[in-house]
Amino acid sequence: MDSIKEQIISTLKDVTGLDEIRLEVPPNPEMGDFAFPCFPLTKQLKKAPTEIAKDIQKGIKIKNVEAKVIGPYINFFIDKSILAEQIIKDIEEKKTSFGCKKPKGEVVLVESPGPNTNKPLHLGHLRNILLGQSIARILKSQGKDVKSVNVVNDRGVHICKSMLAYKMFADGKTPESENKKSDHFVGDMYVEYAKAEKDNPEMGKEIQDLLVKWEEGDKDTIELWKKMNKWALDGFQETYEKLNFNIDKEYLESETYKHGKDIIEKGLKDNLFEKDDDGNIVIRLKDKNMGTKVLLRANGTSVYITQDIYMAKLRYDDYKFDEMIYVVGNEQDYHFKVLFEVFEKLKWKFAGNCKHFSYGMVELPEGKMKSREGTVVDTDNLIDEVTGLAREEIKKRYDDLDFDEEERRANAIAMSAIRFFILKFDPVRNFVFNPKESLAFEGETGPYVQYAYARICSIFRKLEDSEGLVKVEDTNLSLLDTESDRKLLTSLSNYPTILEESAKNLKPSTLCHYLFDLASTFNEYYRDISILKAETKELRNARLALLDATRTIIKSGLGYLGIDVLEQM
RNA sequence: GGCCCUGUAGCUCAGCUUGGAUAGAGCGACAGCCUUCUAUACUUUGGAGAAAGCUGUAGGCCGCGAGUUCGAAUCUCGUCGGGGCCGCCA
Repeated sequence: MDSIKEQIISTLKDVTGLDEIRLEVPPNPEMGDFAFPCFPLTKQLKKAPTEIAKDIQKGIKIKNVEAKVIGPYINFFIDKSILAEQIIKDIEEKKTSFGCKKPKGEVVLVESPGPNTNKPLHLGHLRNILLGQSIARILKSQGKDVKSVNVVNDRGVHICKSMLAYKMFADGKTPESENKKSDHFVGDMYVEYAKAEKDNPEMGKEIQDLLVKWEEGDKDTIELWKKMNKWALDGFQETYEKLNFNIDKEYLESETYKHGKDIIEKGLKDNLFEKDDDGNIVIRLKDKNMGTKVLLRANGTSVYITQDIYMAKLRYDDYKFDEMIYVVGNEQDYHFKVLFEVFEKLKWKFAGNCKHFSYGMVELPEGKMKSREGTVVDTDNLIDEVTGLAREEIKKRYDDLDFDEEERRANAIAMSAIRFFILKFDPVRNFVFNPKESLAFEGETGPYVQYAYARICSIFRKLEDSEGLVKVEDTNLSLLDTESDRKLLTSLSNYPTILEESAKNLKPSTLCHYLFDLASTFNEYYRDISILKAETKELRNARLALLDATRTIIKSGLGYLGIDVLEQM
């Protein structure tokens, strides 16, 4: 396919004398595979674009390609059998790694999701995890060596709140005694605190005292902190496992929060930073419209960005990464702009290779989620709820499935619905999570794409005389010459480009939309073309080869989104 | 006050990086299709009826106003609406 495209381009270069040719894909398949618009030539040739098109067309002769003039465009039609031949064989050979690039040894770190250990993971974290996880997979397909890192905010005021509430109200209860998932238990304490503080504002003072005790290493306080942190982290781990999320390395804030001072102080000596009137060390970025930001307090204690500066260096020492991607919500846009400016000032090697993968907030129909008030959609509950709905759907269709199989399917379908729903939005957008409307299994959803896969599998199951099947290289793929065939083939051939774009723009949503489109193209094919009842066995085999390639791509694409396929739904 | 994101069908969103041929989906509404490779299934030729399926119809000054261009949803400037950020909080 590419080689033919390149032939077209080089021929056009010769004929037009232009250095660069940009081919377009026509709006509908009847107009060919590629098109060359003649508008840009009107000025220099002083002729109407339709005239120019006719002149150029005369000079074009490419094997297996027909050039037609349609108005101001030259449209190229690639011989269908060539198209089918190239794509299907390529997919057959590479399987789900079709579209992947060779590893180049470039190391990319993806940081996600950075939880606080005072409450369970909510919908915002879920979006973070799913985005981070799928972009990591997509980048791997482009040959990057991706490592997943996490930073755990396991110290500070927020943790002390859960701790204080535990001391005051828990009365010896534990997650085990209450039969509660351990991170939820900790989260409940946090909500308890917020409730209590409303009536007793003086509790704020106690929090500060507790924080000081913690920093001084008070034995009881540290013990409680360790206990509650473990509850939180164990709970997170359980959720990560449900999401099939593996972290290569976790950095704990409690171990790093005191570092970074020396870097800032050295920067001050080197005149990269300066002192403000109060004695704080700051970076001034007025020239970049970013104002002034404190990097180290006058009393020598660190602020959040101090830790982030240190953390970056630590990670660079650990991984010597070529690129670092921070998956963090868009409320931190400013923070990261400043952070990267600091890297530049320090002239760190990786300064230009850090990206903030910024994403929008998830809101509820009633407004923003607030964990203090308990108005959050919890990740674990959401997964359970959707799995329940999926189970109902399965029960409607089958009443004789054994329990394990039913669970396996319900789980795969539920996760596909959740993942696809969250990932199909452009990451920069905020979206409103409306439970009733969001958890559908029809339309532009994960299950719709899964269903296309299952339908193809069903055809192969019904194939009784499989001995009539031949290997792809012995299949006469030139028989795939209908409009339906072409549409499906074109869609398949676009897959590598989609992966590339998805990776370049950090947009799993591009892949979602493509997969929906591919599944929909297949469903049209399924309606219009009968496969098992094809006129000849040869034709049947060719169509089967096409569908096999289609299901391979669906499986591959869903894989990057973290969605499992099912042979039967 | 400064900065960032965003405004496309009743609702939810693609498309904008790289300007081009009638602006695309999903949901919802209305009208249909098919029984095949999918669940159930009564009956007299026939009919009923089923989809994580398909088709059609209605629905758009692409927020508004200028500019650049042969050509703007796409680029530039302005303007209005929505969200966010600019703490010695993390």
